[in-house]
Amino acid sequence: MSAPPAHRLLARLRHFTVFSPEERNAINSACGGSALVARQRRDLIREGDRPRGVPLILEGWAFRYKTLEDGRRQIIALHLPGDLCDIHGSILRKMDHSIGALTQVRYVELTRDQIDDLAALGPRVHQALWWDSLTTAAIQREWTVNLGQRDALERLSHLFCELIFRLRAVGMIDGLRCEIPLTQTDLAEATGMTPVHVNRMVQELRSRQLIRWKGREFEALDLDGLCDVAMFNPAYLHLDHEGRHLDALG
Amino acid sequence: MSAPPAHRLLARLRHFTVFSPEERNAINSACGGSALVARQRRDLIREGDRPRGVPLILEGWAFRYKTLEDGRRQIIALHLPGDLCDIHGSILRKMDHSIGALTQVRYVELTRDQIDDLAALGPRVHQALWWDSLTTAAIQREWTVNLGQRDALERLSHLFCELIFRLRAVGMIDGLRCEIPLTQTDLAEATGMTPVHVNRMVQELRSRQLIRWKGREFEALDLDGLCDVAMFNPAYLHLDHEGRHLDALG
DNA sequence: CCTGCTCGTTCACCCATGTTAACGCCAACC
DNA sequence: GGTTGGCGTTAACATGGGTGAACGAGCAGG
Repeated sequence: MSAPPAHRLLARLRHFTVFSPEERNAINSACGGSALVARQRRDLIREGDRPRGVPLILEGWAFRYKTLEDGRRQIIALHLPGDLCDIHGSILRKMDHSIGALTQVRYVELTRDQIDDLAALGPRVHQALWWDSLTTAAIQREWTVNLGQRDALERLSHLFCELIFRLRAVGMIDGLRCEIPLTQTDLAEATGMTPVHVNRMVQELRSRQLIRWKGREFEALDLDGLCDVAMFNPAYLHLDHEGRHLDALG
Repeated sequence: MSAPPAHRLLARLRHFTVFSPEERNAINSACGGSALVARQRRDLIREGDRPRGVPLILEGWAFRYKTLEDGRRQIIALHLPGDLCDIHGSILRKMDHSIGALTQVRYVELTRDQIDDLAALGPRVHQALWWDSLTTAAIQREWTVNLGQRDALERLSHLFCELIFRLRAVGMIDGLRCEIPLTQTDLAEATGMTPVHVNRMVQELRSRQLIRWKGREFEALDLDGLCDVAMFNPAYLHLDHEGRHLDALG
């Protein structure tokens, strides 16, 4: 509760660079505005809206999605605590997709000026913000690969692997256990399959002793095995720091 | 041949803002370095490389792709003349994917300093560069939707529609005719299907009198019809200027 | 003129995944 | 304590798209 507002964000950025205490303070105070709350399954921003500030997720999970005329819906991205949704998105005049709350979400909306002020703190912060949007783009590319080339079991495993690594980067995993507040229908919309087939694949991963999953409690029983099934290579997350993996940073 | 180097880039940016002659000149001279050439089907940059400058495509088509361990390959994005590949990508330490030349490609590599100098010209140029990377990200999201939700015929039609709009934005279309230097195998790798099935879908579009395509010569015989099949909505390209469509700009 | 290559085309077959529909569990609520 | 609704689960069946293989057109090179 009393964690500084940019706690998760800083945890993530730490994988790119090391900030001075002043920089950390500045980032924290920029993010210290009054938090907004989106109720579960409500939208933060809807397609067609004029973008306002940049949402920074403090607590809860959000997701971007796009709906086709005939109702089919694709989840385009998942956002965990510490994620900035679309820095500089306000340059575009209209949202071309929506952002919704998967769980209840606490967030702040950074203004364009706040972002600019942060960037003006110096090259380290400036680059860290760029790093943030570049890694977001890299994740989007990987989702493209996932949907285009992997089969159902691989796609699902890959998504689980990505979530594990991303949750670890913001300190939200306990060993190989974490909370995954997604329904199988959500997974279906994210991986381009039907809920029925997601269920089949979940069963398959369970029977191979790769995962345990009940309610929101998720555990990777064999992360290496899961990565193998998914052909998961975490390089695209760009979480290693100058070649050393973060673990080495203590 | 004697077109200014940033000709296509400026044509595209014009959809976002109107530059002063000074700004245009500055952009042109930044892009006026000696051009590099990549032979057809060679890579400009390979996965694992340290990013160098930002490639700006002057002539020819390039593509980003990623290969899985077992050889499956996904084309992640297509780049036409006037496209900047990955502004600020050099912040990341390693490329997580490759960029290859579909045709012979003439390009320049802008350095980080050149980009920074451009951005320092003023808010209009600065924002235009952001607009560029935001629309690139929007295209990537739409590809995610395409692969996740649309069936084979829709996917292929959607890609054709996108290419038509993007080629139009850089003045590379003559009515509804253009050059598409993609093989059916390329299309297969971009749309996540097999070459055989691409062929079936191409036949289908031909028999519905929606397209004509022979060699590199492509023509949309009925663009509205093609958009309908694809459920194509060009909003994500963000090519309209303050609400007016560019056509109104003359 | 033959050779070899790439690319488009077609066919027969089969499997991964979609579809539709039930059913059961559990928690929220009256 | 019954009712409702969301979610996971299962089953039977249908189909879109993958697979593997063959063939031909066009073109570059010797």
